[in-house]
Amino acid sequence: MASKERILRLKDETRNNILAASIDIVKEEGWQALSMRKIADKIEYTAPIIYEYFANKDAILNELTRQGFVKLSKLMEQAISEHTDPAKQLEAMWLAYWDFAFAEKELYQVMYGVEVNCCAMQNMCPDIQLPMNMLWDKIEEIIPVEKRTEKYIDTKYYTFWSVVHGLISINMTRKLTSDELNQQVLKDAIGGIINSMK
Amino acid sequence: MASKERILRLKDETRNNILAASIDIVKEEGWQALSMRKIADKIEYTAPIIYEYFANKDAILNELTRQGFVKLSKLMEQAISEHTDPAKQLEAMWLAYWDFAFAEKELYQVMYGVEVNCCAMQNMCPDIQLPMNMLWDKIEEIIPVEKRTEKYIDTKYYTFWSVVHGLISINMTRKLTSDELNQQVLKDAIGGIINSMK
DNA sequence: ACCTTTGCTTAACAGTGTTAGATTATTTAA
DNA sequence: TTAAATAATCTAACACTGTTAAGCAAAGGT
Repeated sequence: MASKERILRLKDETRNNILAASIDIVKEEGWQALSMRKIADKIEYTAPIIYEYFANKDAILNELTRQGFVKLSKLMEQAISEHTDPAKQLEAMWLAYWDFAFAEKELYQVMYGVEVNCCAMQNMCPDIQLPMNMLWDKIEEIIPVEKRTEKYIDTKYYTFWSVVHGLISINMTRKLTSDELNQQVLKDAIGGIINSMK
Repeated sequence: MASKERILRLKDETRNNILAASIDIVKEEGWQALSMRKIADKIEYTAPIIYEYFANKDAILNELTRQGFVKLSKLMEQAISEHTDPAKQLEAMWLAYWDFAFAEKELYQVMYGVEVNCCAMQNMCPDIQLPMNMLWDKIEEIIPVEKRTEKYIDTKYYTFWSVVHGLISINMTRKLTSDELNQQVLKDAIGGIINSMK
């Protein structure tokens, strides 16, 4: 009778081992290098037994994704508990979100579909910096001379870029926002930042 | 003599064919399905000849990325030319950026490392919506009752999320922003949006 | 006519996710 | 204790992947 439970506990343990081995590999070599056989090696089994615990490789990623969201929500609860003012709470929640993204970088990547492929971006041809330079210059042009420091321009530049790119990626990975809502967010944000510069 | 040029023109043509076949495949089946053999099939060659034109698969992606940035910068130049007021120009540039992202979705994905893997996100367990629901609720709490419509909450919610997630992905894909600049952008943006709600 | 270069293909290697079949070990029943 | 049944695990294979080496066949130059 009790041996049944022990066996179930063992099964649960190897299931966890599979997940732990997976993030280990990803932390060492990146998502691209994660393979069923490498996972099997790490848990000292052969590849096919993984399919007794997960339907396929995607199911492993899905479970890691799920655990990531659970972790994140716990960190947010903690952030709430450390303040009483709702505005402060909200700020702390977003900062917790930010910290989580870098503390659990690999989880964040799979949760929100952030690739890190383009490694040779820096030393590539200057074409790839063209659009961003154009934006930077135009922002510089708008900012009144008395405020026009490099740091200030950088701040505005990244604020613009973040909100636009963020909204785009959210739209591309999940498809739930309506067109009008997108336009609302976009115009509001852009207009808001432009006004804040004057 | 002239035949040399014809041959060079032909080589250039197949090079372009490789790139065109690649985006064709990606548009039909997604980045994940792009393979050297499929490209070869489409241009009616065998896989190894692709290596006469590109060092490897990554080189193809890099070239598509480069072309994407060139395309984007041209659209931005056009956006500039359609206005005279610098603020209007900047707004038009960001809107061009936005339009480009969806008109050339596949290019944008490879340019900025946006994955679309997580297909079964919607019908997955509710855990993945937990953190976002917490944020939504807290935002609702802060907004004064007279403004508190669902549309308004949604707008603020997505503005927050966009700017934070956008800044995170920018940091993860290119690593050039400093910590202080990140904190500056983050605190400014969050504070700004919170103030705009009151 | 021969030699060299070019264009292209076939074959192969090592790796990937995944499945079927065989093998071994463990539990259950008589 | 032995026999049957069940569970746990592995080997082998399939159809792919990116990439490279060897070979063939046609074209160009001398």
